[in-house]
Amino acid sequence: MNIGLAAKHSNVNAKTIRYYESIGLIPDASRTGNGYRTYSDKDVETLRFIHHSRNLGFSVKDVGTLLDLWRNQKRASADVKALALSHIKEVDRKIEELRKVRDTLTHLTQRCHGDDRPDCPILKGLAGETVDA
Amino acid sequence: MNIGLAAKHSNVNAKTIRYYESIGLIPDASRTGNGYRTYSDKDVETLRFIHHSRNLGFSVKDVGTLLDLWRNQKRASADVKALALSHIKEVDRKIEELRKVRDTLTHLTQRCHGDDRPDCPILKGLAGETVDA
DNA sequence: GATAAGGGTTCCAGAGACTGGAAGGTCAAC
DNA sequence: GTTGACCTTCCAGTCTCTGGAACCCTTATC
Repeated sequence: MNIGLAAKHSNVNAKTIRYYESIGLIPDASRTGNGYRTYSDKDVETLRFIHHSRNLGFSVKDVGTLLDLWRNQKRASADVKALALSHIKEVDRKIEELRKVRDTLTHLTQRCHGDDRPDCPILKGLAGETVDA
Repeated sequence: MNIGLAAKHSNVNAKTIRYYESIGLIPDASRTGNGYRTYSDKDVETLRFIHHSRNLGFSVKDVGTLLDLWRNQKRASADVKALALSHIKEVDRKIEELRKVRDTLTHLTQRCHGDDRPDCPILKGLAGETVDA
């Protein structure tokens, strides 16, 4: 199948597929006589794997590692698990950070009248002034 | 003061200060005879405002808007609040997304033995297979 | 006076992960 | 034969810095 169909079936943009090829995440696609890239069902499967991995927040580099492990029949599941656990830790860190951000923002906005007066605890907070409860 | 000291006092990297100047987030600094940029305490205050805003996840563009509002004595606090609320919404969206990601990853890793055997529910999950409880 | 350390300056390139656009070739249908 | 939907390549832009090279200025020390 052509790149457009592969894109449709895998939910990976055609442009992105070419990009993945250019950075070596996937091997160069074979070409038909007219120079068009062709993809097999197996290629689409790979693209789907990539799509899922990216959706779960793995970096493209990590996806490369996961692809290697996926293709390697002699892999140890411990290697995969280690990568996943370290990623979970990172996700947790990000969630915690965002939670703090949200709490601060909520605190500030709750104290802001939000009318046509210029007094604004949000700006004061950003400027570094303490905004009391 | 020179850029290094301004950086120290504001917690904004000297390189980043120059970058902010280059994109017009802050006005061009005045220069001493030798061509060095000079900063006043007020400039440092502005940099701190920027630092706090960026820490709370506002985009540089939004920080520009916030700076305008901050400097404008006739602003309406409603404008600031609207920006902040919309940002909170975005942060909430991200937290929710990350929580889903973490749940999926946790589900998969809990089912992975993580030993030297190749069988791995994580890879199966990424490939699209259903991984049952 | 030479030199070294520790500032500062500019400009260019790279990061990550795409995405958009221009300029053009190909193919199937009408 | 022309339209429209594909495909191709290559370059530039997004966003927010950060690193590095090559160079200048100031001050202190030998």
